[in-house]
Amino acid sequence: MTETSRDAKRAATAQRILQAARQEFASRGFDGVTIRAIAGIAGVDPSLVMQHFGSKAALFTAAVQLPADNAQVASDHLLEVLGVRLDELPSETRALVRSMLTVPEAEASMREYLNERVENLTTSLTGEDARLRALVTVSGILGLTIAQHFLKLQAFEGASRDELLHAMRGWTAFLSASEAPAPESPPVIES
Amino acid sequence: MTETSRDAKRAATAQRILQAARQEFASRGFDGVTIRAIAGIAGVDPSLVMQHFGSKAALFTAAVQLPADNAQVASDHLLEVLGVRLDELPSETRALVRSMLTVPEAEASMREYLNERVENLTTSLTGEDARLRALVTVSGILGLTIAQHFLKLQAFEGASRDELLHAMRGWTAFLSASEAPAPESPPVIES
DNA sequence: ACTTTCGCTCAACGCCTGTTGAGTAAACAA
DNA sequence: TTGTTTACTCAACAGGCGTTGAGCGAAAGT
Repeated sequence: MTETSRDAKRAATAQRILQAARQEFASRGFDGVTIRAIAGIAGVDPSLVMQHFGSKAALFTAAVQLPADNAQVASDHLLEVLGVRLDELPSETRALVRSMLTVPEAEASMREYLNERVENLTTSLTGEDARLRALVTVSGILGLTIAQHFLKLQAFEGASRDELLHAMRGWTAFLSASEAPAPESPPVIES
Repeated sequence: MTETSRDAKRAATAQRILQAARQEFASRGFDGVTIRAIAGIAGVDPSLVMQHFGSKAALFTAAVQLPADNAQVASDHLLEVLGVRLDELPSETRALVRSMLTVPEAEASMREYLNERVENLTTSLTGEDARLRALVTVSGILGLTIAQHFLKLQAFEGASRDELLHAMRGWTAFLSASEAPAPESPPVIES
């Protein structure tokens, strides 16, 4: 850091900006973030951010780009293979998910990603309605991710990692059967 | 509409503004919407919006207030009792969900709502991990709602209402069993 | 050493935003 | 018909935003 070439220093500054951008986009969303705030965190003038990334939208695109080894979460456990993350999400992912309901580009990116996951999972399943069961599964994982990492629902507190995995394991059981036994009279639900 | 008292006309205008606000908030989110745009749709001056609702934030709060009979979706079907909506969502709901990841007030409102649903469902379930299974279920419904109505995942296209309900029925089967049979070797999933 | 390159800061522009206060014309009360 | 209330419009302000272009000082090239 003390003895670097000019190019290296510039690249390091770009990384500092990118990291600040990810942090801000992840916790406040695209519209809630100002270039001035990002520059402030990176310890840099706002105009430098433009010189590096061209525009706020381009910076967002760069900040949201997932590392290629994202799908390489090595694990023999079904849920983790499906992409369930019980630990903290990487900031790129948090930034993308945070803005997926309000920024068209993020929405498109998320749709593309999830469509691909549905198709991938479909080819691994058997049965007539494999695609729909894959859809339900992928959607469910999305819901769990949002409920845990963004809405922080109360029921997640105090639940150990193992307890969560155990509860979810039952949930994915129906994946193996093309026709899960639906109870004639559904479980007791009132009003 | 032709012969109304002054108060009635004012109330009607307020409703027109509120409806325009819901429509805009539902499709663009809080930050993406301007008071001028809402006023334009309602055919009214922007300042009148302020006179009626006080501020943009207050207008959003009013626009997002769910009708009290929201939970009264009468149906003997488990999934619909759980809140699954296969038809179009009411614009109040769309507006609230749309902003729940970017607007702290919407996030809090959504968290409160879902926390309540989890607790309600928990009391209707049996078994040790009832609360966690309720959590997984409610989260799953949230994910389905987002995937269908906001991200519009491809797999939803061409799927009939009955097919969807059938696929989801298997998904909720584990609700009745406190311990769902987890396959010793999980279903074939590659990489 | 002298010149060029360039990473970075400074100051500012133009635009759009939420919000405000004064003014107008029509509905009401007398 | 008079005077008052009021639903609504008009014009504007203050602030924050993304973005730009000129300039500075240090490193790189020769």
